[in-house]
Amino acid sequence: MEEQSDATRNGTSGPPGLHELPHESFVPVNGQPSEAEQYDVNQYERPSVTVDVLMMSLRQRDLQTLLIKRRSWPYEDMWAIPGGFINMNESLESAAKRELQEETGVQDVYLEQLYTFGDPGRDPRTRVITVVYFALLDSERLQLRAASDATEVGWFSVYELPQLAFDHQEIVDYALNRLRNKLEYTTIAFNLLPEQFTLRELQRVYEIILHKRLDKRNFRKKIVSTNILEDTGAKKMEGTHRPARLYRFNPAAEHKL
Amino acid sequence: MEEQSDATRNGTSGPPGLHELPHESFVPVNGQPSEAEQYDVNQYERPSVTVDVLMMSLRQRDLQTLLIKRRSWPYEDMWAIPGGFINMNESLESAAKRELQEETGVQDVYLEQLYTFGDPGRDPRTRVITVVYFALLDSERLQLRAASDATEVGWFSVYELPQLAFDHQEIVDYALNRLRNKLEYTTIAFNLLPEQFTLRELQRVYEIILHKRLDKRNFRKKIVSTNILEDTGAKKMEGTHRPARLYRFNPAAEHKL
DNA sequence: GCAATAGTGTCTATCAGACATTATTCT
DNA sequence: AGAATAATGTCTGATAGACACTATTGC
Repeated sequence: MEEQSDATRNGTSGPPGLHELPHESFVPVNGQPSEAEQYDVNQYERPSVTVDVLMMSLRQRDLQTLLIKRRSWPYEDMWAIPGGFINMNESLESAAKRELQEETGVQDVYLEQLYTFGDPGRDPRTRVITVVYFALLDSERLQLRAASDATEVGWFSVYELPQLAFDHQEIVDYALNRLRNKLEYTTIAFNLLPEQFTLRELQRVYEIILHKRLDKRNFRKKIVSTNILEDTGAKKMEGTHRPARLYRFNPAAEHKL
Repeated sequence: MEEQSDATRNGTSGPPGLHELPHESFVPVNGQPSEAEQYDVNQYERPSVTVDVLMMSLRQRDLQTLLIKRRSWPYEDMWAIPGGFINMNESLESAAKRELQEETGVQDVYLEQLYTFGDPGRDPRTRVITVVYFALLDSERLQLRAASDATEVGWFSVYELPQLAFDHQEIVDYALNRLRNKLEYTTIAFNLLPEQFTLRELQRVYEIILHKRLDKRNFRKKIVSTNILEDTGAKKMEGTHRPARLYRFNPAAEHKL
């Protein structure tokens, strides 16, 4: 931290503060033309910016995340969270959606910005700052596209991950934490279920993510009391036992958990 | 979003995914030397990355934030959140600390990453992605450095801000939201108070941030029950009335609110 | 009738919120 | 005595968690 302060005081090694830059310091890209342009912002070294997308879904009664296998240095043959460079004309969220689309073919899923990781040294090739997004996919729609790409991809239990490249384990930990917290006070869980589901299935979502057993009666009481569920009238029969009611999430009833 | 997908399919306009790049694609900066380096990552256009720091403090019984006045296009003469380019060898957090130090001379304050803003048009000069940090300063230490810099800086009530440059109003809104939420379930509020404080002062912090009156008895009951306060034995006498006990925050008692 | 899961209610402890009076200091 | 703020407790309604039995289906 002290080195950086020095670098800043030294006018030649670091750029001045952006918001203090005089008018002439920039070549406007899509703004009005400026009077003088003696100063090119490109003379400064810039980090690379990537957008990674941590996708999570419930598969085989497990919370799983999609990883891709690296085929080159660094971290050759290790698994990593999918991501890519940001294009100059797309928003961060668009880049995340693009990545999501490329890897899974799925659109319109739950997506939120998770955190930005940018330690120098996290990528040995060059300075890479990664804005990480976090997506939740419902298991049903996901079945469609199994293995499609040339690159090796796979779904892994977040509880039994292989060794991950870069600081990606830290990212998964961060995401899992966020997911668990949001589970308690938002309706985020519904993004992991198909449109219709039983209360038992919803409970299972909570149990898998929180990684603990929940009491059936208390759980149902709590969910039902919020009025966020709509009885579809339909029932789901599987196995040799009493069929379960199918519900649908009603986002209109914005009664928080 | 659709344009970006096109751009991606068009091999010449966008870079390949970072994590899929073959080994030879990079000039290692501080890694092992690679066998072949026909590919220079610098050929791709890169966004600028800045780190902005939204500083908040309690001043004059008000929640205020530090802004600097812009002196050039764009948004000339408007107020903005302080920030600057990131140096290639410093972490995001180090950059935020550097900015904090430059603007206020203060160190060791509460600092957390808030969010990353990166819409393509948010700065008309060039593509700028800003990682925003959020700092809380205690009012007492802050008195020391009043007006020091050449650039015009000022503290403004978050509730009566002037028109802000760029998307900075959105950033303030986001920060205020985060602060309010964290107030309820963390001990973040103590960062806005000096080492010793009265319960009334603590209550005032909550009232100012939540922007509503709180019941004195309920507030004290709740705080005291968490055991996060330590009675210093000292009292604070001001005005012609009964003096108030001075407390100190005890971080050891990690009893969440 | 057996296996298997769906569906349901009560009691208790804890917490949040409404609410008014006494205590201490200075002038 | 009066002004000003500190300090304190009770009641009530809501919520969370522990806990066990009946209902429906297929075989």
